Amino acid sequence: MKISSRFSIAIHILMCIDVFKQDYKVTSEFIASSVNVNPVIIRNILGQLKEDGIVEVARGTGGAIIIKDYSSFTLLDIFNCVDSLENNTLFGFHGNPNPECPVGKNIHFVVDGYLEDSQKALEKQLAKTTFKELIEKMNKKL
Amino acid sequence: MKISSRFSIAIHILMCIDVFKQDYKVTSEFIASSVNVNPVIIRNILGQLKEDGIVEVARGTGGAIIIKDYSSFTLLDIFNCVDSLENNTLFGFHGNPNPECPVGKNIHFVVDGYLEDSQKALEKQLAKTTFKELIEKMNKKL
DNA sequence: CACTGATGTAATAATTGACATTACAATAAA
DNA sequence: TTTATTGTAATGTCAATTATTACATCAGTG
Repeated sequence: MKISSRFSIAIHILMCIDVFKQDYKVTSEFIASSVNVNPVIIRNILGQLKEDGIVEVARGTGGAIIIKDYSSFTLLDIFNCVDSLENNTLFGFHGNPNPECPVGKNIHFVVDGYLEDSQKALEKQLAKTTFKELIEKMNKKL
Repeated sequence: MKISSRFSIAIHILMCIDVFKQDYKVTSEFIASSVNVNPVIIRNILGQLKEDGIVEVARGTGGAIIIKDYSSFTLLDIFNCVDSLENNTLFGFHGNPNPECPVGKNIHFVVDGYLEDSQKALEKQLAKTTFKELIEKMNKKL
């Protein structure tokens, strides 16, 4: 089991937009050839990034730009933006524990809090890295 | 996307074994009726818990017991035991970023470390809760 | 104003993984 | 030998992910 690659693709998209913004019109086709997936995938994810006010996409004329300040959003924002989780819940849980059984009746009460804490630890760490940091690391490498 | 319910089922199984150990022979069928899934699912997960030395399962005669000290294993051990993740990697990554593109070529270098750190934060939190704690919380509730 | 190159989105298919279920050989005690 | 149970293979079903085709919509340009 894995978190969908929509997340890594979203990161890749944003980096492409920034890196090539001077020299190219960064279209879904252009990005798709760097990510190596179908342009429609890129358009869908760009659509979500747009809904969250991270990018602006030029309909008709084409091309995308980042409109949010680079230090004001993090990996967590990107992660949440592309709906990486259903119901914002990381851990799946078997559907119908038997309520006639003392364990089945109370398993959620006992376990849920620990799972939530663990998910929060993940989110907290994701929130530590701003997009600015990512871009700086990329630029240093280039 | 969610982490498989195998994890929550494994926790449920272990709690059943402990709670009913005095009064019943805790078979896969017995556990299955509390978890509300097919007994074969229980047997498979019990098999993994056995491989990791957490339980012992009596073949032929039937029934499972916990053989590992309750304070010596944590939610993380259970999580890893049931192969909740493929390749021990939480985050999926799109398969073939274009190596001709500067972004595609370096995206892994830039991003991987942050994703690993986030996964580690999750694991660290899971490792904080021992099975002993879980059982105590359950017993208090009963 | 028609043309061109994009985006937005729906529809469909292919692939994969999760979970359920049936079946049965192997086992261990009574 | 009988009985209850485990271990495991085989099969089926369902949902989610990703890929792909198609096309209406849009916004500049000649």
